[in-house]
Amino acid sequence: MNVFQLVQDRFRQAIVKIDGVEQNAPAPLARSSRPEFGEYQFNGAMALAKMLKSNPRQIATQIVELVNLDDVAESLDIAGPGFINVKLKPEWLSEQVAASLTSESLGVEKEQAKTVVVDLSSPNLAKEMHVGHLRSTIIGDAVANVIEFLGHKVIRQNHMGDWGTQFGMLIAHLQDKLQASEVATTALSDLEDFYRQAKIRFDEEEGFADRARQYVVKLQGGDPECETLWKKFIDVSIQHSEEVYEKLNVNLKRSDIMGESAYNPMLPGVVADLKEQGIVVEDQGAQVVFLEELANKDGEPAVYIVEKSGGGYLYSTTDLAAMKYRSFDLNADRIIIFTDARQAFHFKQAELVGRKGGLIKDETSYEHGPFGMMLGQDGKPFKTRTGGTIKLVDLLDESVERAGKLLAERDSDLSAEEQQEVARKVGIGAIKYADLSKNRTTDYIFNWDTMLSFEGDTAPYLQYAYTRIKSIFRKSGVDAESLNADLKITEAQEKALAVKLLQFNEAILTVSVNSTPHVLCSYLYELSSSFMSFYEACPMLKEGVAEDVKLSRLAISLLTAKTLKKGLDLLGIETMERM
RNA sequence: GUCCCGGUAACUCAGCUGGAUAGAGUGUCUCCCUCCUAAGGAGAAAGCCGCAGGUUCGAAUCCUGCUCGGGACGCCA
Repeated sequence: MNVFQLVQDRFRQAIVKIDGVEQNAPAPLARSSRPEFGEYQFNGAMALAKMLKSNPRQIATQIVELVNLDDVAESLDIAGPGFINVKLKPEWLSEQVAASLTSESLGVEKEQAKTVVVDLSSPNLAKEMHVGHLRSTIIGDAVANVIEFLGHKVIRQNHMGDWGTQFGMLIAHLQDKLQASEVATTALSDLEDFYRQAKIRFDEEEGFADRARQYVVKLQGGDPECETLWKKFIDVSIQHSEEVYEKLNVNLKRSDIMGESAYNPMLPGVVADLKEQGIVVEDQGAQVVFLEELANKDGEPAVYIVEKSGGGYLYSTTDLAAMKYRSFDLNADRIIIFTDARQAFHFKQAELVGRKGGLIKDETSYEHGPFGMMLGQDGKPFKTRTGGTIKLVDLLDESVERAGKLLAERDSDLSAEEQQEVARKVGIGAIKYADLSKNRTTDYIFNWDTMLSFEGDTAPYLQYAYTRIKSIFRKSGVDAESLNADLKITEAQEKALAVKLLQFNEAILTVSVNSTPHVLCSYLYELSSSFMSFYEACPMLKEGVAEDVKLSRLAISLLTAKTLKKGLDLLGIETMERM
């Protein structure tokens, strides 16, 4: 049930009945800022009054008379300059909560299915995944999950960096290692180290650089030996990534990989195509597109290079090929690409070129979901003490270890194995939540203490809120599966919780439309605090609580637990029964 | 130089298409353990929303200028 939409639709139907109001007049509805203003407020009376040259409060009165919310609202009050405050009916809320409880999707309405391509993670296979890949991976995963949950067909595309000149030196180095009878997996057990070694040889060893460059050419020419080496290399590197995905609890499979190399065969065609259309021209030996749309004040257009003067292709060419493949071959209605904010200009250009050159269908939307950097406590890019990049695996392992220590400080009746499992879920969840709960577009400051805290807006708090409800059920002896209660909402906190529960749909929708998981995070946090307040005010298992009241409240608690679990699940954060 | 993103409480951050007294969390202070695991709850103090103009019934939100920080801007991705 999308309450917001329902109420808005009712208001929309009402205002068009007023003389002089157009069919598509805006119907500005908002969630109320304060409880005394009800749950929703309609703010359209002021604008309409102005348009109709009338008195806002008079228009508001007219709207209240016209709007049909009898089944949903218990009162509609006009306040201030002409706000219409909507107070929802407890009986109606009860019905909706009950319906959500029996609904597979917890009351979230499916949308008309579209095909959505989500480009996420996309690590460079020459090196190991580092903290810079965290955001693309988990934000992309969360958004993909949410869109999928709404009933769309999501195609994940892991645009891995498996191509480029650096692979020349890497496979040359690998060849020597293998000849020294090393096995690929051991030689490549530490990719960072391997890369460093290869780079040193490239810079210092006589003849190695030439050999590396030769290998690049051979590789591009399809030389079988080089290709075998290259495949070996990326295979091991992909395995590294898969370990990270596994640890991260991210839904990415081998079949989601569509690396840069996969687009190689399409690149000449893309350029030739654009050239034929006269979009691409030669300039300083390179094949470029001039974009007048992005010209500066002196009229100098922006330049987008699709082929180097030497004749090689670039990431810009690959991105165009990917765009075409996704729009035409994968039939995407929507393409969302999660990369860091520095590439915003590049994708803006890419879209312009693609649209001009017909590399994307008009009806396919092309969205770049930029995100900021992870910063250290000092506000500078997050690095090791010595200034090196932090491996993602190390970061995750450290988090689990820290979580384990914090958990060990508390009393627990869990076994050692269970505790370890909890530590894993808490540690990983904390890192993910700390990231996902922040606005995607800005940089954020990484802090172990605040993200692993069991207090405040953190994953551990949400996970704990979930286990609390599970614990209540264990204590109650009521079986959640067979719970069939008559819902009755009486207390203010009960009503607030019910409303919050029904707003799950709104939160999910916002995440889907704007690709902003933090909206779901704050929703879940608000839901948890709503539940805590409800729990304080509305006893269930206390002596003297009537059976029907107890069951009704347990039912609301059950939906809370289910919603929390589902929400966290969509964010890629695991829950547990006890902690 | 041009363009993009940001500047909100001591700290970390929300604030959706302009709406009522700008909200959370942390930290500080006060109170509450005979329903779950106090890993909790209730409350208080805390803000020239970077600055200055403008638009209007109404601006943190829109427009302009400035300022500070980050980033991008032809053969890296």
